[in-house]
Amino acid sequence: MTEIRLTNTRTRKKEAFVPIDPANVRMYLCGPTVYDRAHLGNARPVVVFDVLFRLLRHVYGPDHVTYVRNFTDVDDKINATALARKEAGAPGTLEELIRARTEETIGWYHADMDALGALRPTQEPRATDYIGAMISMIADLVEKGHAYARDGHVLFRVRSYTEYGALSGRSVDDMIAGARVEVAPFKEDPMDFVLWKPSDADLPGWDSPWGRGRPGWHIECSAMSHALLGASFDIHAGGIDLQFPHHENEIAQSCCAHPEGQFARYWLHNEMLQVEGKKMSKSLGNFFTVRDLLDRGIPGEVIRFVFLQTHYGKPMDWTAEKAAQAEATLRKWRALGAGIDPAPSAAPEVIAALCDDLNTAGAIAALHRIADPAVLVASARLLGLLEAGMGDWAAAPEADLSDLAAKLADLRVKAMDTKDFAPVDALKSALVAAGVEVRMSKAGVELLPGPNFDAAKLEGL
RNA sequence: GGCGGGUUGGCGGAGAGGUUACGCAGCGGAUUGCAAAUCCGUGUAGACCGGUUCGAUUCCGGUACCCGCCUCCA
Repeated sequence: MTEIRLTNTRTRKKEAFVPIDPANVRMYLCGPTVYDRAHLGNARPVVVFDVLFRLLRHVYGPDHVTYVRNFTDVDDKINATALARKEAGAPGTLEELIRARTEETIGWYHADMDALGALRPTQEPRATDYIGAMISMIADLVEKGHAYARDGHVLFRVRSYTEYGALSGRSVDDMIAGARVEVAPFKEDPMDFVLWKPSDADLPGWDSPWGRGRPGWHIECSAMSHALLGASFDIHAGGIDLQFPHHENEIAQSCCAHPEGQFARYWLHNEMLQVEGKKMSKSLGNFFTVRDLLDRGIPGEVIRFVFLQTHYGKPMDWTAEKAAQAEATLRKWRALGAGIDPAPSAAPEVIAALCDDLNTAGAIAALHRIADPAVLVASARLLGLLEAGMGDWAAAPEADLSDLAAKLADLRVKAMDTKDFAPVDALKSALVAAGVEVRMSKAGVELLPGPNFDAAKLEGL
């Protein structure tokens, strides 16, 4: 059995990956809050852990991996959008408008992530479908003394979980010293976080033992991962910015509610995507969406390639230059592999690189060294590149240039005699300006439409 | 203030305690009427200062700078 090694944030070490049950390897990735188009930063964990999903399927078999990625469809930004639509006169109840907004956003998300070549997870639970499970879990935490109700809120009692802070390497006292926590009168301790909060008439809400309200953000991942993957599962992944407080809180909730389980055994965190050296973030306002790039003509496969050129554990700067280089490389490889059946298996160097903590940059380096196109295609596909369904963008434009080729050849033959090459060069320049690649050799003239081919510029030649 | 990550040749970016990373660009050559494409060849890299070692860019310690988390965020 191929050994996969992964950097486990929980232990801060690169460890051999040993699944609880090789017949059902289980992975959970924190998914998007569906209030708007996914920005480019949202796409990094999707692509990175898609490669992990593919690798796990390769090693354990396609039917032996369960990959869960949630949709957070309870969120104040969604509520705000729906409320704004309602106030603008949109028909339907607030709940219906919220549903419509999240349905719309999920559709966008799927389209955008599909364009990046990400496989759909095995399951994509929506938070609103698990409210009952969350309420039960919260009630259980209250029962066990790990949570308390105050004024319609339910709060997790951080001091009741001695391991709190282990994942992110901080202590409760240090964090309080940092004094960046929301102080609220109903909290026993400033670090306590919300499991349930009351909803007024303008907000979506569900009936609960604590009145009509809605869940806090962290509880959904604990409830859904437990429902779909059990009290112990293999991998929990997400962006490094979720390490604290989101994942810390998930661990606290899950381990206190299900002390019989271990929750997630391997924690994987990807570093942030940057743009011009800064993190892409909503508060900085420097973010753009995946759709923005796709609309600008940058193929999803190119975005994917750029992502995978940097190890997931390092910050990655998005630049136009990288995209251009990636596009050139992919064009070359696609031309090389056109019409070729992939080899039965990927190159061992590529598999070895991926098994070494998902070294996608190393894997791409190995791809450059593969001489056999069939092996190249098979190996690239393990990374989700050179897939059959993604390559239309790289196909040469259809054009019949045989008349022009004949004309150029004729001019050239004449020029050989007269030694006046000006007419040949004039036609050649015009062709190049129209995006045609001109190849002249002793054997003859060949014209190939290139990436920037523009048939309109050929008129009159 | 607390916690964490980073710093490699013109650019991007890996691995390995001692031998060419790789890609792109550049340069030289083959080829071409000239080019393009292709092929061949080509790099004075490892932030700084110490330490361990026969030997460190690779391990350890410190310094500087950059970045992230601690607040919605992937």
